[in-house]
Amino acid sequence: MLKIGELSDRTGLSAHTLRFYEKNGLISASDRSDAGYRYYTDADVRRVEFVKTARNIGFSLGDIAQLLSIRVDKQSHSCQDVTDITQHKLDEVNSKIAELQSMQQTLQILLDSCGGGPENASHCSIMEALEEGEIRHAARSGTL
Amino acid sequence: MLKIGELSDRTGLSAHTLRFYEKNGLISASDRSDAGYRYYTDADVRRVEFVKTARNIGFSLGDIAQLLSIRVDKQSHSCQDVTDITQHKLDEVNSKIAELQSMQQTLQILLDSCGGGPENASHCSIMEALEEGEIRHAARSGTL
DNA sequence: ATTGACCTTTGATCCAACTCTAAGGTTTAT
DNA sequence: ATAAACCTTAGAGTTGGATCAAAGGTCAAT
Repeated sequence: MLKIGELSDRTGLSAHTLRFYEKNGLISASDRSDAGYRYYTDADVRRVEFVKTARNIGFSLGDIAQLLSIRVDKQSHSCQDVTDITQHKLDEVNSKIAELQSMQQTLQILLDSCGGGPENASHCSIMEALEEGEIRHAARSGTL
Repeated sequence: MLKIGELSDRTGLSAHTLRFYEKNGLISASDRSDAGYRYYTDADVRRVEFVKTARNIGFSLGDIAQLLSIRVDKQSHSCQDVTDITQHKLDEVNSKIAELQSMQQTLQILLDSCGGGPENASHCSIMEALEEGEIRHAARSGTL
């Protein structure tokens, strides 16, 4: 049985983060000492590693909660339940990429239009473009 | 002279947002009525449009503050000051894209590995991949 | 028995860019 | 004169994923 610090060492997630995940229902300790210390089993470690893997792929904590609920009862869920979550995330990623590529193009066009030399910015074509507002606008929805 | 609601109509930014931008030093009203109502000139409108254009491209409010300080005194700034900001933003966008493309690949591989049929998830290859953790991990730094 | 490393909890803070609320004052049209 | 529509402010709330602080309890080794 591992204490939280040991689990932290094993998984590379801070004790803070482990408690945070517990508060959000992603993980829990199999046991507690009389003093309230969390004790974790190997199964708990595997669950944390699962969370970590999913997080690294880019799943949100909400997605991961869903995946975990499938994990604990695979019999009651179909492959499609899993692919639905995955596909939804892929759609999100793809639309974010599209948005960023639109920004990328705009920025590249601006850069190409201006040499970026040491002359003063009075006639800087980037400033002029911003001033005129005639710029193919990016999608504007998420955060960079 | 426009009141804030009229400026809001002209620009499509809410009065809330305009006050928020003012609080953050991006814009200001050229005048105030005795009662404190904000009054905006055409120059103010142009400044707001500048902010809006820059925002649509994807610049952060901090970036925009810098661009505005160049805008009000173009003589004292070089084209390079402008391209530096733009290039920096492009670098951010590019690294974000790379990160998302890594997620995209991983998700696509997972989807390709699993038909997503109605059979139960006991042997779902996506779940197995998450379980084993042997997944080329995405860059993990920003938010999706 | 004391030191130092560990653990507990609740709740606050951070980031960005808004978005909204509460409680009230002003302007304009009828 | 009164109602509708506007305006003001300070401050709180939103999202997601942590991250930290305060104030204290526990454990292992010396």
